[in-house]
Amino acid sequence: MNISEVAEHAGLPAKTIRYYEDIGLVTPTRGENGYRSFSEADAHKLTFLGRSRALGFSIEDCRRLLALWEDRDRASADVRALAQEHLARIEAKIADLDDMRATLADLVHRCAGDDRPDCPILKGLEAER
Amino acid sequence: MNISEVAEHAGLPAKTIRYYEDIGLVTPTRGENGYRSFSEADAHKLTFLGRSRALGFSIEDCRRLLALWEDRDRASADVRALAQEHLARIEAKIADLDDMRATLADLVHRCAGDDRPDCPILKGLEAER
DNA sequence: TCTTGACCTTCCAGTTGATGGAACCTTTAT
DNA sequence: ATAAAGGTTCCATCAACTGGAAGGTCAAGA
Repeated sequence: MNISEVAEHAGLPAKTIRYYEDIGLVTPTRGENGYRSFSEADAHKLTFLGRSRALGFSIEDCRRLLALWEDRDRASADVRALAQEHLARIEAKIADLDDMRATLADLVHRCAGDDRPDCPILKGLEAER
Repeated sequence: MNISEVAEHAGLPAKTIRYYEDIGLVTPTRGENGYRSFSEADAHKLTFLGRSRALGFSIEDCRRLLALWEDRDRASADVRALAQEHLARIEAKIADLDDMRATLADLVHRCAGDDRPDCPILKGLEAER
């Protein structure tokens, strides 16, 4: 399989796949012409990576997940621990964003949004409320 | 005011303040010794920047907010529009993260997390569910 | 056969918003 | 005199790509 085919298959840009090879996540063979040649297993792996990334796992997490995925003797506890940690990070991020959202929504709500210069948003940014 | 004093005042690391000068957000004067010298206005500006960044505004947004803040003839509508857009971006991001959270929480919930290799998380990452 | 266009390759730079560190200068206190 | 605590510049690094230039390869059509 050439790169654009596997890209289509895995739902990732070719450029990203080259990058993943660069950082050692996949290791396609090369044809005589120098083109990368992807196996079914490579395609499967890239799909796995794509999904993992879509769930917000970092590249390093993906590397670990991949290693676990390919280890037939893994303990599901190890996978779960990784996922749980990531889940906690996501929840923390959501909490942060929700604080921002609340503050911002309040400021926006209180701003008349007309042609006058008076603006509660700017005032809110100026000082602790 | 030297940099560490203004840093304390604004709640920003000195390094960040130097960076903000680099990208033209603040322009402190210089003393004879080459040290940066910050005015009260600079300190105020940096506090404003700190708060804006804490609410998730990008540096470019901050630049615009700062311009509006310093323009006595601004229309609050312009500020509001900026904030509203940012709010929308935050809400979109929260929605994305919440999707991840839900999927991830489900997978984690379904994984036994013991010493056996069978793992719904890895299965979930493998293919569309 | 020639050419056109679609692929493929590598390599370098840029993105965002800082942050870490090295090497060096200035001020302040002992 | 010296040492600690500040200040300075500059360069590199982080994540995870993405864009673009310059050029090689391949398949199809005139």
